[in-house]
Amino acid sequence: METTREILTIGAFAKAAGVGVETIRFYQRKGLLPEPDRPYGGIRRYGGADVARVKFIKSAQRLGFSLHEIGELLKLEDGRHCHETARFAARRLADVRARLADLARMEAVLSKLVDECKTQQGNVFCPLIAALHSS
Amino acid sequence: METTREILTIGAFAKAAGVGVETIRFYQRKGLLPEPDRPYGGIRRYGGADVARVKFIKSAQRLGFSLHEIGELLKLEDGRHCHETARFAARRLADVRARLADLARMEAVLSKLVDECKTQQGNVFCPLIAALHSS
DNA sequence: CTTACCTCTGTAGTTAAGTACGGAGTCAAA
DNA sequence: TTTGACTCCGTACTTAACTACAGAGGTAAG
Repeated sequence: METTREILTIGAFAKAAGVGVETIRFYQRKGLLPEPDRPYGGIRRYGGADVARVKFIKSAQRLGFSLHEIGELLKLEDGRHCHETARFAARRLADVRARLADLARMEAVLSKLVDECKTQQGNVFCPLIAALHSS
Repeated sequence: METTREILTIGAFAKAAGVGVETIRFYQRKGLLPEPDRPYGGIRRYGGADVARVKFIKSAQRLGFSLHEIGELLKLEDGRHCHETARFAARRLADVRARLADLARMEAVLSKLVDECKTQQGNVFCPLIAALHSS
């Protein structure tokens, strides 16, 4: 993970991170991204670390963390709060596991039913809804 | 799944389904619940089938379906669209599997790191953030 | 029959996570 | 030096899924 110097304008930064310009500003307002200094003139520059940070936010989001939670995580980022970070992560781990179980159940139900439906062509009764009802 | 007759007022219904009264009304407006007839006077009554329906909505929601998608599913509920329902479910199954993979990765990362953090008490470096960055 | 609590409709407010826009200023190329 | 694209800031709009509330009417216990 090499640290490119601050060379990107907000537009290029947003593109590199795979989000819109407005999303960057939104994250800045929310304190998820630091407001960078601007080297005279008014236009801010961003670097590789910023891109990584946004990508981190996005992957954490895909994993079900809210922006608020991601903010908590990022606040601990200086590396000086390992214990605290770990406790936070442990709490989230429980969530993740619960959700994992739910999804696994869902997976089973869906795949079984897609199958049954396929093989029951013409049958008036569709087992999908019934099965979901009992989940 | 026994079909209790329509005896519940909206308050009792909501409580039985584990949601608020306003949520029931909201679902009715959204077409997720049928607006029940009212036996003269104006006060509607609900039964066990309604409770089941709301519980179904809630569990589908926990599994990541949006209310809109749940609506689609419920529209097919008459059992006459098995093929269609199955195709819909198959599409969702792909989603579910992707999310499952994400979560599994997250589970691995988190549990490993919670562990590492625990055993590295006092170390200045916290591996959690670093690892999340590379996920 | 009164009182307290419920239900009715309809409208409005809330939170999360953006997304859009107006009216500036800035910068780099022609 | 002018043009066109980009950036700045602030405010306002959007969508999903509720949640709250006002003001009216129904219902059941005492």
